[in-house]
Amino acid sequence: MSPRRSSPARAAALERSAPLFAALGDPTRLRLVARLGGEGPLSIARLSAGAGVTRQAVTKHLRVLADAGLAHAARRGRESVWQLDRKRLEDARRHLDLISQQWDLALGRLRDFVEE
Amino acid sequence: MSPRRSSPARAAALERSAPLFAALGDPTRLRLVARLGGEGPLSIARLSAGAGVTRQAVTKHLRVLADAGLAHAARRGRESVWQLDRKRLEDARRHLDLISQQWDLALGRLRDFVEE
DNA sequence: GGCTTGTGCAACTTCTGGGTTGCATAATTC
DNA sequence: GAATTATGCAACCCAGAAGTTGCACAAGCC
Repeated sequence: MSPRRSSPARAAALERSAPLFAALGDPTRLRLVARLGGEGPLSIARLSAGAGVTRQAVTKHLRVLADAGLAHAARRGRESVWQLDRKRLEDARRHLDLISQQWDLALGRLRDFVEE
Repeated sequence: MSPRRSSPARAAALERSAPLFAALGDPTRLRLVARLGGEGPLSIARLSAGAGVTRQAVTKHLRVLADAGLAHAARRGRESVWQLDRKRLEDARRHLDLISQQWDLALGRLRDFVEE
């Protein structure tokens, strides 16, 4: 095995995280994430109260977040309580880190090349 | 002023970062970002070679990245060379950090409440 | 000057995402 | 058991995103 993973492998891993960023890329959804992050687990009804959209819209958004692995629900009586999955959030963060790091390296190589 | 910024201010700041995540939320675009991150500044022609789509499609995507503040171009002769803007990448990362942190706090409060 | 290469602009198609309304149904509460 | 509350499901609308093709044009190369 190579100490530096080959680009294709990394590229594939990165591309797979696109849905994750897409899930975070909607204002309404980001607001839901922020509320879940700030207030803890909440039911759909309570989440809908604050949002400026219909309950069904909220439900759809939650579904998207769930598909991206960012949140999940637990049925409690007649209500379904949603909460965040921190792990995926950190995954996303790590991806951004990776790009930033590579970017530094690339600029370094570029500078070396120019100065040569 | 309050030591802990009020939620509305934070919420607004977070919501403003939605376009940023949206820009990263497309596989083709994420691939462009990865390539720019890994190989350094590249012209549209070179970027189009690797991508599985038309040059015009690539141009559009680059435009989106630029609008999100994630990249910018510099004209060099007849070609326009694109490169990443690391600052915005870190902004995005910081937002994710913030949510994660709040989430920890929220879970802590919840635990305290239950154990009480 | 003539050919090739690298971009920009514009019109057009297609498909998906965000949102809604309407109706059905399971849990609670009184 | 009747009224209320919390959700799920399905059909539908509409705007915008992703991609394409076609044409014009500037910059380099011979």
